[in-house]
Amino acid sequence: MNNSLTEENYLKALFNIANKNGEVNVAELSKSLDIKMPTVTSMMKKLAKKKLVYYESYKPLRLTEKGKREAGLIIRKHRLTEMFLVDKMKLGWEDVHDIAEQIEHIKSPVFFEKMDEMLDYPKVDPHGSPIPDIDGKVVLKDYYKLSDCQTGEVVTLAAVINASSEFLKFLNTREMRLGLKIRIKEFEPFDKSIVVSYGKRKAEVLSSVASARLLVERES
Amino acid sequence: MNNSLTEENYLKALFNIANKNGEVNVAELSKSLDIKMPTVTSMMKKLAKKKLVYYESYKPLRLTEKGKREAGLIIRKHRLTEMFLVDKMKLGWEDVHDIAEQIEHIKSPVFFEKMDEMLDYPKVDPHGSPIPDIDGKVVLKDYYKLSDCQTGEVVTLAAVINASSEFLKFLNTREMRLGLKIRIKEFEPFDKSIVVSYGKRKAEVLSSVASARLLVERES
DNA sequence: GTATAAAGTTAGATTAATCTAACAAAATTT
DNA sequence: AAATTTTGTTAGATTAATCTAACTTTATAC
Repeated sequence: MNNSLTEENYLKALFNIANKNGEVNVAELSKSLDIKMPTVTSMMKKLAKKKLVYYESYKPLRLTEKGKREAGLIIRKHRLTEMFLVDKMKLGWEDVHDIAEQIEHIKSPVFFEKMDEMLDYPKVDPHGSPIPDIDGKVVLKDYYKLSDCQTGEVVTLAAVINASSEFLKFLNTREMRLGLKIRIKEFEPFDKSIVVSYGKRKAEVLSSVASARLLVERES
Repeated sequence: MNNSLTEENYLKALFNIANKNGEVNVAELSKSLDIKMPTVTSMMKKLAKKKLVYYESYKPLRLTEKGKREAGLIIRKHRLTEMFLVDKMKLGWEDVHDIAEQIEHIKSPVFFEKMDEMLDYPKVDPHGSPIPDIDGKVVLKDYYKLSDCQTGEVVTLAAVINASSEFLKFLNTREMRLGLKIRIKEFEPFDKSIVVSYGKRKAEVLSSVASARLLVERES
């Protein structure tokens, strides 16, 4: 639990990329961090010595339990910070990522405990991503992609996948926020775009690219 | 204005040590940063290339105007952060230095502007040190050391010199805070200790070591 | 005013994190 | 299954920031 800023960034990336089986390629990591493959390989050997990742030549990378915990705690700090910046400091949800990216490396348990307390122990960040608990564990909710829902369904916007600043600004101009109730009015088979209504907007068109990045909760 | 974390720490130390004439020795800097002299020398050459310090072999070090500005802006971020941590996050004035030491390096103008706004543009930090303005300029008030005041005087506690956690805890247990009105009741020539009264405390003894670290405002 | 001490510099080594070039293994294509 | 592409590794160089050892300059003491 005393890793360099650089090591923390590798852990975080491993945690974030880890798909289904939790396996990650050197190439993926390299691309995601914008660091050349040989550098990634040598860092993996280093993290393996610290028992944070399992590393074997030519095999996929995997975080150890220790690695998962430490990565989870960094992401916890990142997401708590994003929530703090939006809720307490009134920054836009499209502006908080880069700041949180820096503050997540602050070493000070009290500081983040205080944040957590002031926010009344939030479970998700401003983009709907779950905040790992104090042991670094994440509970994943089973949301659906809006693009996978059926015509006629009424759903609630719960999270944004790959919440880039550009996409969030796109949502802002359409007055879309988390918690919003959305009715699916039409589905266009040709390009898989959909027409939805919500709030005062009666017929908003969303491309498949956009709707595949919106996660929703179906009516209970 | 794009310096490494390390460079920022040198600039800050130079700014803080700079006494009367603004000159600083390599030895002082070395001691203050706990970095050996040869390392300091080579960093000074580097900062000189960046036009942040004037450097000539065997001569005292001096910040350039550019160096002063950039150092002032880092200290501005440090002190704004301390104020934010105390005022908005309810941390004790003895606990904020180490956190601010990390947050001062965050690159995000908006973040600090927001802090400044939320705090209603404070002029001093929780220890009474002035917060440099947006151009990195500091206005020094002419405070007096409590140890230099006369018996009978009534003064207001305005700032703490060298606000270490230990000293601040010492003040906490004696219920001393900034803004406190203090009457000097006695002066002991032998050890230069003084007896003061304030609030409900009628006769508190302060050693010369303590009273020399308290800065006060005299009655106007 | 010489001797000693303190302050400062130079030279060269070390560590962390990165890179490029060249090679090796695994996966994919034909 | 051989050829090609993609993926991964090794070897060696580079940069920033640090160190120690040895030397030089400036300041202080007697």
